[in-house]
Amino acid sequence: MADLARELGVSMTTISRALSDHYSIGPAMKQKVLKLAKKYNYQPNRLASALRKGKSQLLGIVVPYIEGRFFPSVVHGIESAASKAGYNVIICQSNEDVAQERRNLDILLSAQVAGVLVSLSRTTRDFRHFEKLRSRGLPLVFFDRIVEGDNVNAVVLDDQEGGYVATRHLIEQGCRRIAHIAGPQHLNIYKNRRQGYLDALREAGLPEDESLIVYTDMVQSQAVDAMRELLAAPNRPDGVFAAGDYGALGAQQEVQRQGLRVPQDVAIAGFSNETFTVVTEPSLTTIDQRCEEMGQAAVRLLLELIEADGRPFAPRQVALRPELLVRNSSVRNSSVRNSAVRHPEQERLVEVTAKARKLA
Amino acid sequence: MADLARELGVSMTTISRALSDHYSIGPAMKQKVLKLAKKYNYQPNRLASALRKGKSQLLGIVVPYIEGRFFPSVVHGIESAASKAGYNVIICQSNEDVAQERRNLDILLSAQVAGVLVSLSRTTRDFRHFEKLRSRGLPLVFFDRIVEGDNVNAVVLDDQEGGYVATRHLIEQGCRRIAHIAGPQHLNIYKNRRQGYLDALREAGLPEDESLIVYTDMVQSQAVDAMRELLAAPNRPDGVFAAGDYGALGAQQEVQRQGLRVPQDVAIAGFSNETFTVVTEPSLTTIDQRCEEMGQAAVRLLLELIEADGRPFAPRQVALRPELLVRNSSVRNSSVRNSAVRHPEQERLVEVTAKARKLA
DNA sequence: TCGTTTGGCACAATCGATTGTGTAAAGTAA
DNA sequence: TTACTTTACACAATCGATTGTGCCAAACGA
Repeated sequence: MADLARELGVSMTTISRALSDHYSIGPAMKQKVLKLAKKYNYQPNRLASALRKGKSQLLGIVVPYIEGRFFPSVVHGIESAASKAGYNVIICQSNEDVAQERRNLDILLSAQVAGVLVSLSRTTRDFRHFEKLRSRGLPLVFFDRIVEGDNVNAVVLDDQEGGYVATRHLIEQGCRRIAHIAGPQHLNIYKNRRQGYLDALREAGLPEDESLIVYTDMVQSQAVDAMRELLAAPNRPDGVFAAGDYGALGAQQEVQRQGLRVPQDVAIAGFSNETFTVVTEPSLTTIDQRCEEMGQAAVRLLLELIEADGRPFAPRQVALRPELLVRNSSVRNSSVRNSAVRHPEQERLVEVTAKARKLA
Repeated sequence: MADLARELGVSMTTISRALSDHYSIGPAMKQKVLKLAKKYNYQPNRLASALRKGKSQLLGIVVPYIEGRFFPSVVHGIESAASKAGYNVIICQSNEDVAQERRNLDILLSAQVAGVLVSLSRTTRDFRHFEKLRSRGLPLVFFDRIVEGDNVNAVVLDDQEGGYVATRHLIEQGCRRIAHIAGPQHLNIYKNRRQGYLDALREAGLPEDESLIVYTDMVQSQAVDAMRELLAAPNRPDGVFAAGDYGALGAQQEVQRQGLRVPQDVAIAGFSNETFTVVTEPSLTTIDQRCEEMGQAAVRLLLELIEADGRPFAPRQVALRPELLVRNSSVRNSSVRNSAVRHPEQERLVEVTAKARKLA
């Protein structure tokens, strides 16, 4: 900047204001400055700018890890949305460790980020370290693994809706005895998916039969066992909603091993849209978790908070509507089949209602 | 810092030097400062520090995208290694677009990162934008998708070795007619995997038969077609090395559809260790790409460059040794089977030789 | 022509930490 | 006691950009 100022015989003030389009600089001077800046390929020093202004163009992300299908996709969504808004992201992994999570927050604080996006580590039971952010007025948004309560800003998937939609789909395909391969019920996501399943049964007037629900850790092998158990029962199910794709996969493999056909004898739906669900034979019907949209929604919320700049802001919880991906493992009447077409109305966010708040 | 200085009745100089363990500060004073800093929960402002010192504790990453199996894992490795060394990472996606890649570099420059890790976008043919980094003395390391030449620092997987190891494994399992489902040969990775395949054949004294090589875009459907073609030939193969797991998957499905057994009739090996390779029936033998190690190796190299601090540094290319994961799709004699046990010697980096340099 | 407005720009302080240089006090040797 | 070294700390400049305030001159109205 000093060079530019010297060359044009003006002060650095003028340069700075010309570049930031300040009203007190004449258009002629602005042109000259801009041209010279381009010529010299001037790169503003963001550090200096952020130091002086007290706000950087950086957002902090704290995730348990960057692996698997879910978090990378969310991060992808976050980075895209942030970058569009002129922000960059600095990523931290907590490795499912509260202590590391705390350290990450400190680091982000000292990096003077403009806001923080957090998905909680599995071991986080105490949330005091987030108060530090709050006390410094640093905007904070949780996603997926969130702090419960309605005084936080958060974005989650509406798992209950997901369980409901998947189950209703099976019902529409003619299933009347629908089993549920459930996950650990101390985890909200699995509890909610199960509730959605029950909702759909009730709505259709089908009986809620606990013998049709098998609880697993949602790994393939346990699902195989669960399915074997279900098929051994006198009145075997004609449909299965698994609360996770690994569950659905195990179920499908066992069904086929016993010589039954999917979906004709047993229709199957999973949850999560794991990569492998498109390569199985038949491909698995599943629920997409809108990972990217979750990231984008979280960034939108965070940017609102940043723009509010400390002014009172009513905390908001957003629940994303999951998307049913109908594939071959569940389609009996070959009528409707949307492979991956997204309905426009599913793109919008669902503002939290009493039901969605329960999720949080 | 000013608060601490006031409370202790010393200058900020003393505070700063006490915190950074400067020799000219007495141990007594250091203790006092440290204690007070802890008490007030003092967080240094990294921006100010970086501004003054001219170097931040940030590393920049530019990847085509953060999705799929590969890049997230590499990023995972990068973040872990960087964080251990006291650095944080700021992530940018080029979306396979050179213009975006250029913009990302500019942003990282203006963020005053200490170094940059890059995996090229697919559309990058012109590498002048990297010269800008060089001219500013900013350390730069490429990984996976790298700039060719021996005047760059880069970390890659030894794809040729991977092709060789996979093929040799099939030979050891008794295969004598081994087909190759190849990928687009204008991409180095596929070219090298094919070369490794040929190397293994030659070493074993098996004929190189072009009719056993089918070129595809490495998608499942084309692999199915390729396999059908191979099986229709008068002298069908008894083993298949696919240059990608989607190819292996398609091949396996077609083999099974024709009533043949995997691995007894046709043994199969893939490449990439995609998530689904463990859930297929049988599970797929494949080559792991050492994603995490690649990230770690890249960071190590970058840190060396940073520490060299402008002093002459001989550019180095590192080739990681791929790891063969033997699974059920290829094991005929049930003798050896290492599911995922890593041999210690595979952990080390292989410094580039003439062969590996060809890769780059 | 005089007074007033306003457009266009410079001065200088500031953000928070770092560092070369200066200096007083304490310690050491002769 | 004198001369010299070492220890321990303060002063003040600095990194690069931003911004409140102040000033000059041209333009304007009467």
